[in-house]
Amino acid sequence: MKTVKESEIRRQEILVAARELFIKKGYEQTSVNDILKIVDIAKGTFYYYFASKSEVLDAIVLDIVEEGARRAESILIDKSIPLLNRIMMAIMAQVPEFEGTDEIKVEIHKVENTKLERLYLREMLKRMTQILQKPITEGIELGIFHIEYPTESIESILLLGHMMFDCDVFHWKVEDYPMKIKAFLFNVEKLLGTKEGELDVFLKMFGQMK
Amino acid sequence: MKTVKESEIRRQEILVAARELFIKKGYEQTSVNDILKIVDIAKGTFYYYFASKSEVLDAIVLDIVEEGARRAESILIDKSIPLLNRIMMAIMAQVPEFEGTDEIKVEIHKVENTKLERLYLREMLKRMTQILQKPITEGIELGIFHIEYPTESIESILLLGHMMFDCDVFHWKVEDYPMKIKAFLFNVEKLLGTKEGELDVFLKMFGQMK
DNA sequence: CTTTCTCCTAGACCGTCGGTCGATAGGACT
DNA sequence: AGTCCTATCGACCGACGGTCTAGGAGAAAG
Repeated sequence: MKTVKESEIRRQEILVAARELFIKKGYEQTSVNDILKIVDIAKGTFYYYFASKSEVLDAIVLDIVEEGARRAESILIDKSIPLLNRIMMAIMAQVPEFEGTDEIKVEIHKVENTKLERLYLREMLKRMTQILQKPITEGIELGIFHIEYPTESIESILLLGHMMFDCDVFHWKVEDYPMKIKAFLFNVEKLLGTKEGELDVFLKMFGQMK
Repeated sequence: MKTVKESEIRRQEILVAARELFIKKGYEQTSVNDILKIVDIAKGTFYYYFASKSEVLDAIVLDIVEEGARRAESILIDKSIPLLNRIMMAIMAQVPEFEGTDEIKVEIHKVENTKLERLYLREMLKRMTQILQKPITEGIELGIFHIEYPTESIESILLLGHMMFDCDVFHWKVEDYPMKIKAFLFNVEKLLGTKEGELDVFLKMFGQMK
């Protein structure tokens, strides 16, 4: 039987289903047929909306990055919070640990989902480096940060945060996390050139997440 | 027709061919048939030696990591070189830019080779963190480094080095490299807590590579 | 109400993939 | 010459990503 839906709705249905599957099972492990089963459409319909499986992945990655970017921007706008706090919160708002439904939290970085993660990382770095440019420059002017290469420092911090807390690239044990978070904040202080201990406030914020 | 070879030789033939293909074309883009064609064996023979395609990948990754580890260890042993230099050279010896044939140099990080890279990164970090543990501790005792979390600093430096110079995750333009290298060394200084400008010596060493 | 036209849907079909398996050739040893 | 084991072969399998064409739904025109 044939059911007709408005174009944009169908597209979104496919994206939603694919996103859940890609995150839960991994991109390579998800077949187009898996997606078809959930959305309840035929293969022709899928390929009417997307030229390939990887085009769906690209669209999803851009969505995820854009959601993070919007979160970051709305945090950075709020002048009632100290600049340093705003910047750190914007960075932390990129870590999927904090967002999304509970099930996805656990699964997103466990699986061999390297393709999704790499694409995400690339786009996220590009977008967030651009967003953080202005506030960091502001922080330098205010004398909060003491760095010579602001862009590269941002890149490094974003990269470290992602690789350590999203990717599980180090295979850390749960009991090691508190120390790893301390070490991370210590290193971020060095990379930003803040006063020592300036980021200690964020220890408990991180503590809550895991 | 059937040609019989000694077991270990056949295994190595497969590994060599697969390694070149995986690096040149990417893991996913290389089919088992591609490997068979080069080694000139039948599929059954391939699966007689390896249980799966990904088992070949694992073996190759371990090989590459072990080669890097051996390079690092032989550098670290040489007491005639100052400790800081030895450590930096050991880290740099992990960057594939420096090793391998010229063609591979260019291709290794270009392609969508996320699976190989992720596995490599994981194993390299594990192995190199362990190798660098002792020299870094020594450096702290000598007062060259001033850090509270040595293990995590090493992890961060190795990670940054790999992601920036191996993975091309930032899509840097060639003309940006000199500045990126400066910024990287600046940040490594911060992460190690050395005296400022202590790593300037390495600018030209890096400069040669790209 | 009927015709027409376009947008969307369906699913059979294709080539390729990673992986399996039974048959058998090669060489060493009796 | 016969036995045995190991290494080799390639036909075969199901599943995959992707193609193609036939045709149904629904709005617009008569």
